[in-house]
Amino acid sequence: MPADPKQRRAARHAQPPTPPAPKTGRKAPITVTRITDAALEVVATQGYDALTMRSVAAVLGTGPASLYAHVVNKADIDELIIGRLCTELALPEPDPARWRAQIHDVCAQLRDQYLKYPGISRAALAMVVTNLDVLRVNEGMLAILLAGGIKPQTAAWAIDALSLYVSAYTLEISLARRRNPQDDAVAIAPDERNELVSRFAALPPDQFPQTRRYAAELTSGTGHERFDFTLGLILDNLAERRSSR
Amino acid sequence: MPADPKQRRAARHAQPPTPPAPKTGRKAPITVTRITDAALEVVATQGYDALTMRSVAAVLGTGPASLYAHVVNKADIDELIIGRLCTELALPEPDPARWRAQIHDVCAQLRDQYLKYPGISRAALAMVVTNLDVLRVNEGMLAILLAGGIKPQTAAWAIDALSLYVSAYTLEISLARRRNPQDDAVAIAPDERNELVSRFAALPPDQFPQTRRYAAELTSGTGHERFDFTLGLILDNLAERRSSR
DNA sequence: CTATACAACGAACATCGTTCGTGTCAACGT
DNA sequence: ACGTTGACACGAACGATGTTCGTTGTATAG
Repeated sequence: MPADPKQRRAARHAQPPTPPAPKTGRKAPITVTRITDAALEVVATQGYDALTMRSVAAVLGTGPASLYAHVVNKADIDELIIGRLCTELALPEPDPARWRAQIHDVCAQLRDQYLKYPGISRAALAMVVTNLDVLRVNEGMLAILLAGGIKPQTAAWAIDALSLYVSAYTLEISLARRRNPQDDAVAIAPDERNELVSRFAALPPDQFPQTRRYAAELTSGTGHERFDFTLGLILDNLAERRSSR
Repeated sequence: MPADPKQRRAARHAQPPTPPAPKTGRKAPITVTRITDAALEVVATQGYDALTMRSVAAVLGTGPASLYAHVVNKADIDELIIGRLCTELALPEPDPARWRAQIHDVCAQLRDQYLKYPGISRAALAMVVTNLDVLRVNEGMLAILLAGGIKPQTAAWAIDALSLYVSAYTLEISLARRRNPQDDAVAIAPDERNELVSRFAALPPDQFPQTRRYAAELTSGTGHERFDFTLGLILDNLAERRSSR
């Protein structure tokens, strides 16, 4: 057990991290696991902006300095919570006949996890892709696409595109929800949509003819229609290129 | 001329902002334009993380408090610089025969603007879409897609997907560059790629067979190959759906 | 010439991430 | 059985951030 937390992080990046002996020390010692739990609790209840060293420490009933014995950075905490999120994902056994549905399902799981923790995708976008748990998800998606007969290069780039889109999409939704916290709906809140439409309608007609005309389309997208649409765009085309080239 | 900067922002959101009388006040008064220039200079030279109220004020040779007479927030400055970036984009006259190339070109312009100001896409991802200059770009892209015969609903959602992807892609590249600042290459730095490949190779073979086998593909993508690939995925499929449905 | 309005500023506040030095308690060696 | 050791936890503090308050200077209106 290295005392240096940097070595701990390096160890976490390496092989299976030896599910670290949950021996119940007499009175609640601070562990990396408890820090991760506390951080996720903060994000789930107050959003990612409220995730500070102090708020995490407060959940654990201590001060911020106590965390630095187990964690290098705040960035380290970000990595921990994203890793935990990825752990929760269920990766299916690749089925060549159902690769499209399987990939969509994994992306939807990731999307819902991100949405459960508002704003957390900002951490995902800023993270290094070397985390083991994240790599596990990438491996799972790669396996699905390869089983579907997609060329390795295409599959690799498609996974990158999908990951980026899921993060950006959920970030956008989380921001919109923060503006109208009362709606837990998935898409744009009705009143916010009305405000948007009226603002579009108030634009100068000579400069914004199309935006005015199609304000309804621009603000539409109930449920995850927009999400499904974009995933469909990408996946359909992967299928196209499966045999050709 | 309202004294309240909030009213100024509201005014900026409204009609053509009356190219605001560049009368050269005798000795360099602080204006919104100069603040925007200073902010962009800071981001271009030191990156988005260095964009603070104090750094902007320092470029203007004053203290942070002086900015709040012209600007509501730091978020307001973010909005200003993103708006300025969008102003620089050249929107072509829609040509039904070349809609695909035209959209690709606009996205590439946006990408290069974002890359000129490292990390600035974080501001773009966190921004409201009500800014006039941003709406102008949206209008331009919408016009191109509609001229290409694409269904309005499809066009609207595709623009959303494209914008999100460009922001996320450039953010990822900016972060990678900050890790290896000496390379101004567009893709993954050679040494970083080697490090990535070797790290992939060191993964446990039973859990990461595909990642190990296709490490080369996963880390490939010189130039903007990855970018062009994803845009192609989306655009090709738009063409598909142009006539059908 | 005086009064008024407003841009500009210095100082300060609250909060953030992070570090330093000290305490404190359990396990170990002799 | 006792003293030592060492890792862990913590309080206090530092620098930096966004933002606000009250004052100062100056240019224009009366």
